[in-house]
Amino acid sequence: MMSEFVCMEDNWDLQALVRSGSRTNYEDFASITNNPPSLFAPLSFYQDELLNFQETFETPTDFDGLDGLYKPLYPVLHQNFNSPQSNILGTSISTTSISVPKEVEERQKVQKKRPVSPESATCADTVDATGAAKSKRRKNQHKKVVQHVKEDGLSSDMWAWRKYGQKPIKGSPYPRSYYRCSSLKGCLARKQVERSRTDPSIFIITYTAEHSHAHPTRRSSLAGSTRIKPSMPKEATKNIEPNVPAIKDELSPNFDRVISPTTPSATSIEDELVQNVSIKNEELLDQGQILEENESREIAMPDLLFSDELFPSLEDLEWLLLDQYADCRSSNNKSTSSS
DNA sequence: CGTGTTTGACCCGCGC
DNA sequence: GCGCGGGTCAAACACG
Repeated sequence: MMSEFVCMEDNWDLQALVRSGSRTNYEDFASITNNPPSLFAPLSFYQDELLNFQETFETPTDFDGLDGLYKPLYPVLHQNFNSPQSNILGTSISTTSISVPKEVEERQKVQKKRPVSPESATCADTVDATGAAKSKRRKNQHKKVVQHVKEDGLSSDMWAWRKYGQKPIKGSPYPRSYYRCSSLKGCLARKQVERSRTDPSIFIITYTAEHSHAHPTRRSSLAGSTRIKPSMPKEATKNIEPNVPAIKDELSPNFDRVISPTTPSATSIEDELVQNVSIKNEELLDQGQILEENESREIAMPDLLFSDELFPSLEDLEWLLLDQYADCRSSNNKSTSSS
């Protein structure tokens, strides 16, 4: 019993999987056994991968890979992502859609010992007029989407998830972590992450229910903490090598931990977006293509990003990436033609 | 102060 | 009915 938990602690830290924004070296598989990368790869990761395109694809018209690049950005919203064998830059993601149409009789019993508060009522809970929740959360009827993701393909989605539980799974040395969408209060979306017991390099991500909102709207998150990196339990903290230079986490391909208390405050993917838009703006400013009235954009973007109305469309993101992809290709052509 | 993780306890479905 | 296993809750704590 005890050894099992110790084993889990030593093996991996699921929280690191779902945290957004930690900069990790996604090619460093050796360290992943102990340090799985973030499920939310920062945009820089995609940019890095874009840079690899010039080596990966023969022609500029090969956008299949680009398509694969975009897919992880909106896995739930876009059904295309559910197509089997989506390939993300060498990372095979097999997606299985499992419908669970099981009819469950509505339980009328009010929870006795721990009544469910209205705000904590889960996807399968119902709240009556008095505000008392009637739990029927077992045997979830919602559609399940199961993804088998290799460690380098854990950059699955850009939803904000909040961990609400972790359980050891019988027969598996690895625990299963439970996440709920934190983008919007009351969102029904759930997510389970566990490492495959047969192939530890594979992570099984199970999405349950659907988001009740169009896209991450994280105003509430922004309003408060900017904390991105996970908190570290005291026990785990003990094992962290002290005074590890922050840059080690950023650059070294063989750093000991992907996420550690010494990791600099990582930026969220949204922050990455903001940064990149800002960088883009600076470039355009250099070219005299942006008027002064747009200078406030950098400050305004965070709000815009998470606005229901003004969240940058996927097309915008697409253009951003396409832009950079085009830049990569053009620079590559120049270098190849000159050499 | 708001948001996040951790973790023990609780709840519930299911098989025996 | 009972026990097991999985899913969830919520208090405590961490963090910025």
